[in-house]
Amino acid sequence: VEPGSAAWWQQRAADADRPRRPRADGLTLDRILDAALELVDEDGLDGLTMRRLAARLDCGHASLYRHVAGHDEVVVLLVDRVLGSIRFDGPVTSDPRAMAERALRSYRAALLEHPKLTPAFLAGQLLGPNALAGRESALRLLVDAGMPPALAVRAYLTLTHFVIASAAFESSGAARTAGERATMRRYFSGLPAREYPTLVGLADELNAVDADDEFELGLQALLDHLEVLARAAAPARTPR
Amino acid sequence: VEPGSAAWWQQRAADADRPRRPRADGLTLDRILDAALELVDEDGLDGLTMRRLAARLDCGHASLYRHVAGHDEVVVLLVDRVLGSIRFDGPVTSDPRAMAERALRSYRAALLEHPKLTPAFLAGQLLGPNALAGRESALRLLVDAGMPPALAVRAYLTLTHFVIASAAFESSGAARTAGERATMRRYFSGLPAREYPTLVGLADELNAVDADDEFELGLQALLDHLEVLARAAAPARTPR
DNA sequence: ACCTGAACACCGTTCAAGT
DNA sequence: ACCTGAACACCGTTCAAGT
Repeated sequence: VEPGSAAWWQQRAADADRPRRPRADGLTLDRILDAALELVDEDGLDGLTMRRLAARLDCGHASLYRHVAGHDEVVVLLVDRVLGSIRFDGPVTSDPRAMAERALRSYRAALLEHPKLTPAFLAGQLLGPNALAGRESALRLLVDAGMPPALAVRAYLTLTHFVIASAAFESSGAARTAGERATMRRYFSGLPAREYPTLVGLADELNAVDADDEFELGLQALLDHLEVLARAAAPARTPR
Repeated sequence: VEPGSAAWWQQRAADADRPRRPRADGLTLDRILDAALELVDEDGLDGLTMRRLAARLDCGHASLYRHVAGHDEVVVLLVDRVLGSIRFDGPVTSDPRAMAERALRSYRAALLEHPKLTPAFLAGQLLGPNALAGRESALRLLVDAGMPPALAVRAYLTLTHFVIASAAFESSGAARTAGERATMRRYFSGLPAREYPTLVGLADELNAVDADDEFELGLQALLDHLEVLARAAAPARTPR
């Protein structure tokens, strides 16, 4: 069974019900994941290695397999751990759009705290307990706001996919430092002008895009569109 | 220099101007990339290995390094090769939105022809010759349609990022076969109903979403929003 | 001058040998 | 019963030895 798949999570939940064997050493799944997240933050997903992880925890690398099935499982668990770190700030309001915006920005902030982990959010469906808790409350919000179930599901998936993708592009592609931006500008303005007249002319604009701006543009576009669809689906809704 | 970076492509373009040394063996960069793409299509990006690639080409794996700097370079070149395979179908019209839709659907189709390569499109900026050619013509289309340069750049990036992300989610996450969908439905409807009442209730809807539907929803949302922004930026535009 | 086998420094995972 | 060192089967990359 593939780590992260529905069948895998199901089996894992069943195993959790069985009594845990005590561990003699100080090694814990929590400690392993802490160290793994540090490793990813510092050196990226490629830097997350069972052997380097063991070195950081001062144990033989084979010992990790007592607590974890393998490398892929560590990544899957890291993803759900970060999903569990999402903290919704601000008060509960009766405006569903404002609450959705806040929730999605919290989601985005949690992802950007561990930028090098973002590719892992795209590798498979998110089916861990924290992912499910988020799905549950988000869908509840949308359904309670009067959205037909099918549209609520489409809205949830579209919006969360957008948040993840936006963070992934931002953290793995964007030129962030001033030096990187200067290199990029030089690259575009140095292209053969006969072949790429537009790119040469737009060299400045091509490096002036702000990731937050792009996120907000897409977010508002999707929310506007979904609101229109929601109104069309449930036109006769009286305000309370 | 990191393969795929601006500096790397720049240096590569300079090297191409220098006279090429003849190769005694039948090995070509083209043949290498053909085999590499086959390998990715069959076994995914993890299956693309310098050693397996060499085996497929009947040569020692060290010989590949005569034609290619390393593994990462192969992936970068594959991405630009797929970008070069985009074929725009249909006639040239004077309706910029219709042309944009056609171009973006062609982009999507090209990506979905090699679904297992899609994660590589998110790993860095796309700066190869075919990527630049697409950027050039897309930005030309938008600017010619009357978009202010800064907005044209934002529109281009937002739309292409959306196409890539959508394909990445579709090819690496979605349950595509009937069996997979059935497993997912069982997973959601089998969850503890006290904890996840909404997910259990929506188990059917959660597995009824179609990837093409989700793509069209997002595409129309973004195009609508960008059209509004474009009209606001250039209100006094007379039809010819 | 060109090509590449052998070597080096890694990696994930397993399992028999240790405690 | 639990833990883990050693072993196995890989991997990317380099370079000296071959032609």
